Amino acid sequence: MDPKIDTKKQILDIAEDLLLDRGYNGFSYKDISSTLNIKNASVHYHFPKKTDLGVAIIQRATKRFEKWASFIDNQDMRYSKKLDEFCLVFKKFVERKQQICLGGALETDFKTLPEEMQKETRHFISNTLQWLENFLAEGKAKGEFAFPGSAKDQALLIIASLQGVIQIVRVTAPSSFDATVKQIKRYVCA
Amino acid sequence: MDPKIDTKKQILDIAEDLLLDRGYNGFSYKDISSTLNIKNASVHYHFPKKTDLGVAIIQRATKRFEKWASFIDNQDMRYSKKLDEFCLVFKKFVERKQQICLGGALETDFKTLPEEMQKETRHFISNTLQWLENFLAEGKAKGEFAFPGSAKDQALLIIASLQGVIQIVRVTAPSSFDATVKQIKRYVCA
DNA sequence: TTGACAACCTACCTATAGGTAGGTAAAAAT
DNA sequence: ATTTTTACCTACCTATAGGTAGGTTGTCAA
Repeated sequence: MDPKIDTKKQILDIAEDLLLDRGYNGFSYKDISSTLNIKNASVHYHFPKKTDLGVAIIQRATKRFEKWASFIDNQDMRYSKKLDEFCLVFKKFVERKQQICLGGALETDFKTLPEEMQKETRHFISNTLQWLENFLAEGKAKGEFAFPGSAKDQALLIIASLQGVIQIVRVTAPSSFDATVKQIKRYVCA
Repeated sequence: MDPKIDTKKQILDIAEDLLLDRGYNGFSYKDISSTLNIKNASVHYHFPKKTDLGVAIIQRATKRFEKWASFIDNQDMRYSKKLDEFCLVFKKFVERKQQICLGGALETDFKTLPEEMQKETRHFISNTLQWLENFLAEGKAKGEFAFPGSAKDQALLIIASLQGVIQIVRVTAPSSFDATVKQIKRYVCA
């Protein structure tokens, strides 16, 4: 068809979209192929097994977050503003048809996931948690944050609440998200 | 077989267990029937459609929570201790083979759920949120709690973080749960 | 003692999921 | 110019999910 369409990337995009929308067990190769107007076998050509597709989604997201993190790390910006940026990553899921975050989707389906996907999931989560922990510790050291307890515990609380509220939004209202961010910031910012 | 075994209740128990373990799209009638050593059609006898089963699980959980709440409301106990009890409800999921909470499981699969289940889910969640909001407001009025912002926002933050951390525990460690509860209590208790 | 009903059963059925084998047409490499 | 490779395709396949029709058996009430 069209000369330079990267089908593989499009498959990944659609699959990721479906994953965040319906969970790993809530979509099929057919959902992908019909959206792209190609055949089921073509999807299998790019990603032989669903596991391959799942692993690719997580690995891409891991890289994307690393890029995002190193960009933010190098910005000259108040820590409070950077925290806003972090929350914005989650808010974008809400805005984009009330999706949930990748971590939450994968953890919920965790016990049904193939081992390779479980491994990538652990990596993705610990990566994110570690970044936030370091970030919070730095902010506290510089006097811009003033939370009690360890940076590790605080990172956990923040990610857990963002991940949780993004899911709750589906049954309440999108405004719940902002309410939770507001509440988090009250506790964290000096 | 045995004279007074309530098969219907056993089906509900197993289905709820599977739901919290693998999500609504992660289990089938076969998982239930094989566990109980009965035939697939027998499960359909008690719950004609999977939707009926799903609705029954949520309705039972809603009643269970209402019973729990009215019991706690009538206890002569410090608010801080009552909050512990609330967190304990969630902790039990972690202890019982790292399951997630019903709300989280349903919200994650929300877009794939039949409308009747979506309705029951909304009811279940708003019920829980409302109770916690009232409870927090009372505790604050009595001077036992001292959080900033509205009781509503605080209720949301607490439920979101418990729901979130219960999921995160699957890829980190059960101790994450206690760390988050500790952090929450630091913020809420006077 | 009979008939109604409850709680199972056997024996199907259709749709979908995930996946494979092998063919084709165009583009890129040799 | 011809071979290889890439990116698709058609045409299957097996297993499972969810569900239905209708039969059997045991219990209980009239």
